[in-house]
Amino acid sequence: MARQTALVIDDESQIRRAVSNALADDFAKVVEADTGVEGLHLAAVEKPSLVVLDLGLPDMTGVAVCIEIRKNSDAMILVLSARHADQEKATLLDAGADDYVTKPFSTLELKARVRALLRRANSHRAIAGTTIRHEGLTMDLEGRTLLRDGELVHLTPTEWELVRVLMTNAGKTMTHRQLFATVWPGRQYGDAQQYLRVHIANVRRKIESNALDPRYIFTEPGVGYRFAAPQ
Amino acid sequence: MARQTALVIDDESQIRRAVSNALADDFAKVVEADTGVEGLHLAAVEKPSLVVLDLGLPDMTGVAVCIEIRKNSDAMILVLSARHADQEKATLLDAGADDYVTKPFSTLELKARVRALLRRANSHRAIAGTTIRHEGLTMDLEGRTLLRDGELVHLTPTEWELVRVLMTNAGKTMTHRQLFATVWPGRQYGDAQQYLRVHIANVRRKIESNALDPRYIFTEPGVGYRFAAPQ
DNA sequence: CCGCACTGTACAAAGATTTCACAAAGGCGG
DNA sequence: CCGCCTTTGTGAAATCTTTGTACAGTGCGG
Repeated sequence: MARQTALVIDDESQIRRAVSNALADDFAKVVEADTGVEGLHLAAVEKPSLVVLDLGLPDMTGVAVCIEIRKNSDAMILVLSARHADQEKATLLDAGADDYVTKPFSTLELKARVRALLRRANSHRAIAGTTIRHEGLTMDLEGRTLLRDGELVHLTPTEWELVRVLMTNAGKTMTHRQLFATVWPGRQYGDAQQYLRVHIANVRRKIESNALDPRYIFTEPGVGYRFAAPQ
Repeated sequence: MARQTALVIDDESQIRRAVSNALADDFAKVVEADTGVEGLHLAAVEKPSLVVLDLGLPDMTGVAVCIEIRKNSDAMILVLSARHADQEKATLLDAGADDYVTKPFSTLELKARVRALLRRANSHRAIAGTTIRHEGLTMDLEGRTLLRDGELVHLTPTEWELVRVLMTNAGKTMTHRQLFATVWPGRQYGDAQQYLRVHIANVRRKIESNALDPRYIFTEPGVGYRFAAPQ
């Protein structure tokens, strides 16, 4: 795997150093910023493939930083936060963050999360445009077919869109809002969860052998759904 | 595999060189263009079998270049883009592009994609001109005949086109739009489904023994039709 | 004029989505 | 630990959309 740059944005020098240290093994270069503004500047200049962003910066909200970075970069964004309010988590993911770690965290956990993130970033690129596979499930995006253990599974248009979004973002939690926006484009958010719940249930009935112990589609309470799993 | 020519269209000399380099192994000749206009000229003169096209050229949109190239060439077109908006991707594929790689990409990935593309181009060509078989159905593309369990089945021109498209893409769901576009080229999409329904019904009457439990042509409600199963 | 293929209409059947009602699970304060 | 409250899962009815099919009209070449 090519050696890359990482960017750490945090106003506490102690945490900054700890994170940089943890990343040193996996990145050729780690740059640090202690404000949101400087972070955005470095993101533009250094073209990092990973950004570790602490919430509670003095000059900008975490959401604002995420949105700005996303405007001209598809770096993976990992958010650090003290609180673990579900509401906030969903908001950050909506703003373009890729994963979320609550403080306090161990160096080992951080490293594991980062590696999972990079693995995903790479496989995502390699896969785009053909077929996606996970355990017994094979999705052919071109042919619009889904095989479960070699058997063809029939999906309705809505179900197909749902599974497509979840599988193309395998491992990443998609918020209710994100799922709703791609499956019902140009529709008011309203009772999104109503719809999602019933369609997810229908999909699970078709692809999960045991709905109580799902192998593929996991629920992230208060946030959304995730296809397959790290951890 | 025959040695062929490739064309790289990109306004950044750095990327142009990187791509040319990656292609050098698989092509006898690689030519470069730094504008859309020059690219079209070279596409006409050099008759490349592969075109690598970067979006964001100074003089023309990517879509326009695709469409122009398609007018008098069946080269494989691979598009490079920084963004990875699905909307854009779909537009490009509609315009005649064959695959889509988002920047940044590795040389290895590019090579892999190019080879996959050429494999596809060749197998496609290898199929054209022979016969396609599935269970009791045999389609002779050259002789324009269809045999069902050894019996000759008569198809009208429209029906023939429909079956041809479905069989040459066996296992893949063809959308109403795709079918309509190949069977009624240069026609408004309008009431496509009306016509398709009628003609599909006519074809089924001729080749299916039981229309309620089809062996060959399957309906994907809300999407299109599929000939047989994948694999 | 006749036969053939395509175009267009109508309607019943099948399928998909939305909506509703309620059960199950999980968090939280007491 | 218990009950309350919010979120999630599930089954089924109601509604809307798409599909299959019969059939009549249109145009064209012989």
